Amino acid sequence: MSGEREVSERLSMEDILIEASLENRARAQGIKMTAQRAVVCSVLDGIDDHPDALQIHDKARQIDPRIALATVYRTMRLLEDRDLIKSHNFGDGRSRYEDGLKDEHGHLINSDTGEVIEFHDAEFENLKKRIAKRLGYDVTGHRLELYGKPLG
Amino acid sequence: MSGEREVSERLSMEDILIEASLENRARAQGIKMTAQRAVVCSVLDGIDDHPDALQIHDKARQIDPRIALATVYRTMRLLEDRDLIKSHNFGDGRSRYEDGLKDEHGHLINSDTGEVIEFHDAEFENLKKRIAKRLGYDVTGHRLELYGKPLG
DNA sequence: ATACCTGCAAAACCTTTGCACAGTT
DNA sequence: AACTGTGCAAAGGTTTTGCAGGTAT
Repeated sequence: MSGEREVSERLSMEDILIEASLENRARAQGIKMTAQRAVVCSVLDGIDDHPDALQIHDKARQIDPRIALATVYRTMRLLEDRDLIKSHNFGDGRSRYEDGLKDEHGHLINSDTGEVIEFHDAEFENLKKRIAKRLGYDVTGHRLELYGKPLG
Repeated sequence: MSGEREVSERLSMEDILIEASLENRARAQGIKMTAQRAVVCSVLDGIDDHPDALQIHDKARQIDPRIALATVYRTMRLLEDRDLIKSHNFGDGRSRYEDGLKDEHGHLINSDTGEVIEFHDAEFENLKKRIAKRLGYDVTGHRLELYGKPLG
């Protein structure tokens, strides 16, 4: 999704992890990196999208045809438990996954086509904290989807 | 959920429909009201919650034991197509339903307990329109979930 | 050797559908 | 009679799991 960036000695460990591949971030979290998991991670790194398990499996099999769908699901659960990816439900039956280190953002779904557009909004980031506080809570995350149709 | 309110002749047709039971609103939409559908509607009217299909089916069978789960699903789809109810996905596999005439609102989910708290926020209603417009869209709906933990 | 991971197939789970029958107009 | 709605059971789609074999430490 983003080009490689030279790692200078000025970067903190945290910076390095944020810039690192999903595979390396998973390693940094202590996840044992098997060949299959590395393939799944590389597939996720190569997609700037919201793929479902089947799409991930298909791409993974292009790299290593022996990977089982069950392994994809098991890996997704592992990564999600460590907050390395997030899973979404956009209304159809299946789960769709995306990188968990992206800034928190919203999704605008085109009701006509199903196309998903990501957006970020600072005002909303602020607002959600105020809403939660009003209700006596501390926000740990959000899920914001707008459904709409293209203007005239 | 709310007590009965006397219907004065000053209320418009729209007011009456908003105050009416789900069953009557469905009738007003031209849906043929069978015994089973009436039972399902009454169950939905009696719950101020976000039940899934199985919970609705259970309550419905307490009133009429012959109602099939398939009928519940078929009725939910019918009501959803007419925008009389809305369906949500809170992360587990199943769909959960709620009255569609409630003001659009958000859900705050307690990450510890799974408890769902509804909230309404005028500022957000405003903000979502501006966000969509910025992206070239007209909002037709939204889904807003905040996840959080109770304050200290 | 021990512990964990994987593939495969079967199971589990939620939801939809085919079909024959019942209910209504 | 035509039409629609229903119950039941079967099928569908997605995700999980049991188990036997594989891999790594």
